[in-house]
Amino acid sequence: MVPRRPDSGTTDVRAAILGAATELFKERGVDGLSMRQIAGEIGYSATTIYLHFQDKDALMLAVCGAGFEEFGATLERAARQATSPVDGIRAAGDAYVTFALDNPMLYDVMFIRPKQWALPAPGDPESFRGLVMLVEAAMQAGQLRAGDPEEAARLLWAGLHGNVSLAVSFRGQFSGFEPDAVLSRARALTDSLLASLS
Amino acid sequence: MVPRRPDSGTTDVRAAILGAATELFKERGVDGLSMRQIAGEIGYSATTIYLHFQDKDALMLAVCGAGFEEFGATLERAARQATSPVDGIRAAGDAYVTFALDNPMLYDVMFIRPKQWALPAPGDPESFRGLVMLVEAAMQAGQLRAGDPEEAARLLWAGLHGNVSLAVSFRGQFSGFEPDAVLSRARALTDSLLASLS
DNA sequence: TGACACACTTAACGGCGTTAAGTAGCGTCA
DNA sequence: TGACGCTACTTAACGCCGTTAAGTGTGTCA
Repeated sequence: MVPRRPDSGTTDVRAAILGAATELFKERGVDGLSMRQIAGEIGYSATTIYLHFQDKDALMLAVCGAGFEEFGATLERAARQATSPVDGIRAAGDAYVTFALDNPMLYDVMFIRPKQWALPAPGDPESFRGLVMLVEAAMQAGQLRAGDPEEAARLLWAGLHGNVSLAVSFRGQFSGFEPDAVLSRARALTDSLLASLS
Repeated sequence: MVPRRPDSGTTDVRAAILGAATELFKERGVDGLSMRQIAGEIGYSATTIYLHFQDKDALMLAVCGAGFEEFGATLERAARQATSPVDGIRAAGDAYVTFALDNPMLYDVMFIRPKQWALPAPGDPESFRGLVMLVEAAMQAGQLRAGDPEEAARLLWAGLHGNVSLAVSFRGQFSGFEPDAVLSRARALTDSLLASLS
């Protein structure tokens, strides 16, 4: 009852590994999946993976890399489509929450239990720079009171992250953290902070 | 060079295990410590632990139990010593942040990657009830606008948790999350939320 | 003296990530 | 044709992990 290998010809084993690993990652997260499981899923032995990836970290980075970039791009797009810096902050906040709730395992490795291998990704410091720049723009446009844009960005980020991370970490175990509730709470938090920063 | 056992007489092996486990837990966290390490630390074999604790989860609960209770008691004390419900919210918030930063591994198992075994502890839903009651009191005293006290409590909690959990998860890797900065940011967040709730 | 219980040990199981060594099949070239 | 070597894969193994089963030595009590 061993699963068959994807039909051959120009079979790309690397792609098969990535596919199986991605599926398992989305279901179980980085600590809930093993090299032997991934390999078994596509009918290879675990050591075959090491012919294509240096180690589990490298494989996980390959699995998450596209997601990291998509995350950054989603935030950027949301901010760019807005009609003012403060609107951009709100739009990016919405996108942040939505993306995190849609990709909980990805959010987990980026921000909840950040992994070494996930740090070179655009998820972490780079997206934060984007938020800082939005805040700076809002200050220059007079929409927010002049002040330390980094600190203001940290306030906004902390608000979003707290809300989202509780939702992700306690999925289904804690009432009041259903996706809709989380999104509207994030908006309330952001509004409150923007009000006190303006 | 095997470590000596604690001197005998009425040696309490259980206490020795708990001591070693607690020390390792504080340093390395729950996933960074092994049954063999704990046992080695006090000169016993790993299986001896199973004569005193059912499994690793039970041992970890025993290690953290006192901390869970201390956490709840600290919040309660802070709130009780305040002179008004809103002051109580602020004081409990300060206590929450300080306790979390002082006990990062404990905070980790309670709220960042909540473990099954940590749920029966007072850390999680019970402390939240306390916050809800504070908010209710503040609403009845007219310090906060009437509304859903649970949702207001979730807002406040999310703000605190976001700030604290980023500090704990990214310890030293991210600037702006030094203890002092985290505490003052938590106050700013709480103030902002209280303002928008009043 | 012998039976039993207690406190502890070693050996082992199946899992993990990872490395070393082996093997089957193929293309090439004498 | 047959020996070589390369490629792609395998099995075996290492040292970890949590956990269980079985063995061992010592003290007590009849």
